[in-house]
Amino acid sequence: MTSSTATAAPSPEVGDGRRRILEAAAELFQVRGYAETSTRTIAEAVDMRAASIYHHFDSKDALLTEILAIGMQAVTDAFDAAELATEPDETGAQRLQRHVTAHLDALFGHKAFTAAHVTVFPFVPAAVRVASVEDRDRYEARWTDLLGSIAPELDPSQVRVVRLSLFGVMNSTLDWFDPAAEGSLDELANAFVSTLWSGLGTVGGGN
Amino acid sequence: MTSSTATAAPSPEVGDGRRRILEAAAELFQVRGYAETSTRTIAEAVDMRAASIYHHFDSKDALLTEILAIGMQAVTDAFDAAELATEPDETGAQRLQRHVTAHLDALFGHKAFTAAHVTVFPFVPAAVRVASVEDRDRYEARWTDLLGSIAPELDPSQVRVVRLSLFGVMNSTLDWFDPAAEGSLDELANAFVSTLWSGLGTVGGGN
DNA sequence: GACCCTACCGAACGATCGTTAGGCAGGCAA
DNA sequence: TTGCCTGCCTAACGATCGTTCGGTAGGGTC
Repeated sequence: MTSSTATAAPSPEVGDGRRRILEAAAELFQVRGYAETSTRTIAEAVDMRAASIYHHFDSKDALLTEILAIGMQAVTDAFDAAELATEPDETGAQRLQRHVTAHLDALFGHKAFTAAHVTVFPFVPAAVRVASVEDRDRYEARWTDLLGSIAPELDPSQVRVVRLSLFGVMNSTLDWFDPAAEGSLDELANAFVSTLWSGLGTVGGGN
Repeated sequence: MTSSTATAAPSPEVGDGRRRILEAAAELFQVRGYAETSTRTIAEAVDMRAASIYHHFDSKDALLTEILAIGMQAVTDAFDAAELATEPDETGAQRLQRHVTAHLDALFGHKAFTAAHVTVFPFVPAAVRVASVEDRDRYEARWTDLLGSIAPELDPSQVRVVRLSLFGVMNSTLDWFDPAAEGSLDELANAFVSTLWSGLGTVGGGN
């Protein structure tokens, strides 16, 4: 209809189809699961046919692999940005809270892509898993270093328990926290870190 | 070969096939996922053919429904047993730790059945989900009452956050804790509760 | 021996899956 | 005008899925 070249194009832009497939597939994988989502269902969500997906991706597995990579990129970038914002005189709790906030922001800011790592990752084909495990190991190592740095009194096995427990809490929020309805992620991060640091006994009475 | 009637039967006992299918299916669902596990794979694990499963269960969905019910029964029974062990002069932290231990004991004691609720539940067919949601709601209500009872200074929305966070930590242990290699679940429960109550700052220094 | 019940099997059904082959429309370059 | 490239299509392939049908072997009961 409108065909002026100066205004933003209302029709599909170049490379738009590929991005739309990625987002629709990530959303469907998160809600229904990987094996439960067919290529025809993905295509239907973007008003295409299943065969068209194969113009943009080699296979359904390759599509999932890219979705997982995008999710890891989001949390990794968020971690690095939080690290750069470190100030010399801040406390360990402050630094930890900035990273928890960054992780939660990345989780919910790219929810479909990050949630794929939490929900469907255990069941993805082995070939897809090995393609993502390197990214995941790198991210875990960042947290291991961080926690060891701000809590040097913990031995490595304790750091591991704290890290995995913290991941358990943070990642579980994808299932039950709604940033639009329940408040800011920063407040949630503050609740997590202050509880982890000082305990419910003091937090519950103080707030 | 051996056909004596007095000794324990080396051949399959009555009702044995059904139980073996349940356990094999639960294990496969946990490791591979529900949609990724075919009835033929389940049958192979118990040295049968796929058709034989339908002698014991109406459908693959019915098999999953029963597995989920067994898992919920395990954690519910554990909760009730822990509740009965309440002593009049114990602290809130002691009572909480007994329930955390009970939950972890049930999780790992019937791992394949309880893990199904954590890993495959989000993706199970809607009909199966509604069959389990009542059991799950009842168990959640038990924990809501418990936490509200031992931390009366928290308002309902805070209780909800604490409950869901605690579930996030406890259920995540299925992915990374190995009771056989890493120590007792009681110690893990103690670490969780003491951290939740008093914070890492005191725990880390004291231990 | 006749009968039945439990536990299992072989074979097949229709549906759905991921994927491929080949074609067509439109935009852009020469 | 010709030719190519991008983006999407229809149609179909073989594989695998959950499930059903019609059996059969064996043990217990009368």
